[in-house]
Amino acid sequence: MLREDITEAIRLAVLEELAAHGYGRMSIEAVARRAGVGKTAVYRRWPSKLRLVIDVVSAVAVQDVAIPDTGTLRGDVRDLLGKIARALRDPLATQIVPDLLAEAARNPDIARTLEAALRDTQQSVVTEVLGNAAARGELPAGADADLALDLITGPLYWRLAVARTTLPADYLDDLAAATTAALTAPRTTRDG
Amino acid sequence: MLREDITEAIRLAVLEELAAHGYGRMSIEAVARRAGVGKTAVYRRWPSKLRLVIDVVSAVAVQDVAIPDTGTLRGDVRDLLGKIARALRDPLATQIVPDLLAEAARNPDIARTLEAALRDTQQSVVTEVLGNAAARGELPAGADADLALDLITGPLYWRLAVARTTLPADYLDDLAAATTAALTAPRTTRDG
DNA sequence: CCACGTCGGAACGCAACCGTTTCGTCGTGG
DNA sequence: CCACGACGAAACGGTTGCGTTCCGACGTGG
Repeated sequence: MLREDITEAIRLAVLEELAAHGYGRMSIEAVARRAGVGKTAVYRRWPSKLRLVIDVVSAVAVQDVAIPDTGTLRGDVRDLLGKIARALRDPLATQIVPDLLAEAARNPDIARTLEAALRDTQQSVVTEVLGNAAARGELPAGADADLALDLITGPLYWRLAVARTTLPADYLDDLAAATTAALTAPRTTRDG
Repeated sequence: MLREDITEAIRLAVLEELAAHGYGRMSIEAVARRAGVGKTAVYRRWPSKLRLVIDVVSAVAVQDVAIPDTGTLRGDVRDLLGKIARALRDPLATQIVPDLLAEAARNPDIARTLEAALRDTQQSVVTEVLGNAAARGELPAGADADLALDLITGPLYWRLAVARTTLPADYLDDLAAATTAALTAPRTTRDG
């Protein structure tokens, strides 16, 4: 029977090593060292660094997002932005996510894991929020959920994970207003 | 006299190694191997991997962006989005940029280099475009250039460098329309 | 109470890379 | 035409990590 406390210590050590050195430089030896555990304990559980990381990341990322229902599109968008900002402000996430995304460009297994963890959950939430707005008449039906996700997630991700600057007061409110305007803007020629 | 053709071969090899393996896994030995060059030739030019990468990236990134002047805010935004999309579609850039951004979270030197290369040049362009729009009366004066940059760059970066999905036809047009709406949206309570 | 399996620790042989040094070759500037 | 310096190649000793194996200690389930 594998000891669960040790498994958990290894999982935590993996996250810390990922944040500190990135996937490329992360070594099993360093993970075991940080967890205060023999290398044997790690290899007894996972066959490779890739499987180890995929398992740990999957375990962390399964938190599903509650669908906001504030009664207005702008309120829902503001709610989503707040949740995304909180998630991206977690120091561990801010270090690890960009690193794994970069690694995903080379590694289909990691790409698939992140695809499932990041995009799919968000996609359904956005679709729901757009649907509610359409039902209230705030949006024409059949809005582009892919574009909407880009509009909602992109600016905040850029700001917090890429540029890494702090958020001024009212930033999220301003961004929610701007994003809502973007979502309600009429499409271009082809279907209008 | 250092031979310039060899310097150039090393620079190219660095970009290719960065794309293939990332900064963390990139080794001087592999760079020299790929360039068909002795390790000595590399160490004669740069003292460390960090300096090497910073020099190479700086050299590549100095391309300054022409400021669009189409006569409308939406036209200018569309023009910028096209340029950003073209830059982000370059396979080398798409592999290297996210990787270096992740590394920048751990390495102040790289962070500073990218800050100068990416954000500063874009910042001035956005400020100019907003100024022109304000002069035409399309925008209230004193718009938030930081927020504007996030709105313009974020969704495309998310789409092309993070989610890495292809762009549907008319995507850039739709995005330009949405982004323009976002830029012209009124701010929130504090100054309105 | 005993046997099994996990534990940490240490060592294995192997590979990659570090940054430096030495060597003989080549080509170019003075 | 000659000396200087950059060139590629090879080897240096040292470090780190790989994945595996063996060990004695511990503790828990049967």
